[in-house]
Amino acid sequence: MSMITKAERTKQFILETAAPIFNQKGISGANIDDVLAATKLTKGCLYGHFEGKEDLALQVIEHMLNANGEKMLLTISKGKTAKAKVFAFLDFYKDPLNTYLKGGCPIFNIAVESDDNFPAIKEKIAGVIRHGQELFVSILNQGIENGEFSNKLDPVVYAFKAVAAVEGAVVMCRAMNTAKPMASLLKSLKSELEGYAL
Amino acid sequence: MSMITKAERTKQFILETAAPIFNQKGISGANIDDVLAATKLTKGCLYGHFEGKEDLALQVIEHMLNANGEKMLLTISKGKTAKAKVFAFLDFYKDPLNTYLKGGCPIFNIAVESDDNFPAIKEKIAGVIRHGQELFVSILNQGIENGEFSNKLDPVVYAFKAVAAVEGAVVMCRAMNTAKPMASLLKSLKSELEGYAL
DNA sequence: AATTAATTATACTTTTTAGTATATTTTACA
DNA sequence: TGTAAAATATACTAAAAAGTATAATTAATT
Repeated sequence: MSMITKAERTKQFILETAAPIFNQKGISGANIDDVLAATKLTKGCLYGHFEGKEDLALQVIEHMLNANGEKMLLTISKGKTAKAKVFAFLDFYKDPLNTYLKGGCPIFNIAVESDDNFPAIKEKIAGVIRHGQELFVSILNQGIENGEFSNKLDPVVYAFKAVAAVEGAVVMCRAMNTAKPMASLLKSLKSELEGYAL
Repeated sequence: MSMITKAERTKQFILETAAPIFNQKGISGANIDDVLAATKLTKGCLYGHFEGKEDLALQVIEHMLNANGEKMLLTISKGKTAKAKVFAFLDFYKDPLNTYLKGGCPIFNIAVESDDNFPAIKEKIAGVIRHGQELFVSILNQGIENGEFSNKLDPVVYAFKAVAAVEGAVVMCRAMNTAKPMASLLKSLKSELEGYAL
């Protein structure tokens, strides 16, 4: 006797199945029939769980962002030192061609599509990015406080640079179909941080 | 009596007017009616110049990429030294909220949408990125050869890092609606390069 | 200036996709 | 095992977007 109802499980299943579709095709590119084909459900069923495409898209995006955040937190939490946490984050997309969610980083994919078209989603993404930056900065600050890093390190600048570079690299690597430049970028970002080690 | 026919001018006008639409809404999101409304032309006219939406999208993208490349080259060519050229490139997107072409960097926008969906366009983008990297690397190499930079500078690594970071920053700044982090990123990337100055 | 070719405007058809209605079957679980 | 919830099948309608046909107009060439 699971506490979770069948309906809830089905809805979750739809969200999980639709996630890679929306991540790869985008909000405008994805369509209901794609989702029906992938889930092998029928319209009646899908519209029983979601009001329409807009509602589905919104909930799929929320689901992707939550899953991404959890996975990221889990990855980072495995690092014991501040440096280890940062390195764990950097390595998150070390293989940009095989992302855990097919189609690359959902944050960036959605950011690019929503910035001119879907203001509500854009706001959500902005929050996710800001929150991630705050987390990154707090990790670096802890590293400074506990003597891992020199106080010459500017956490805000490094956090932004690292995320921008890694995310940019994901897109570039995927377009060029090679993970190679990502490897040297990560090396460079790591040694840049190690330049502030005490 | 201009050497250019009316038809050619009209086609050019369509491409220029459609560019920001495709750059903002994406290939899947943009539609023919948007282009007709913006150009104030009619279907008969548009279909006289393009086979259909696919053909239009392809030519619009080609036009955007060519225009972007020319503008970039012009910007870079204004720098006399290798350092000045690199700085000029870095400053190209210093105001990510007001890009010369509405909607951000077309290379990145198209890259994100095409990587899973439009293999032909993805290939084109890959070529543009590779070509840009080669140019960047050759500028850095010249800087090393003419004694501007130490040979400890790895041109391939720096070129990739700089482009990835700037492009990633464009997306992040646009999502968060602020150009501020871009300013400190550019400062950081510039001082990183100056660390190799002789 | 007349003729022909190029271009444009109007009105239409087709296709695609979203969304609805409802009777029927299946499944969960109390 | 009975009942209510969930899912399916079938058959629609509606809306949006793409694409076509053709008449009218405009521009180029003689």
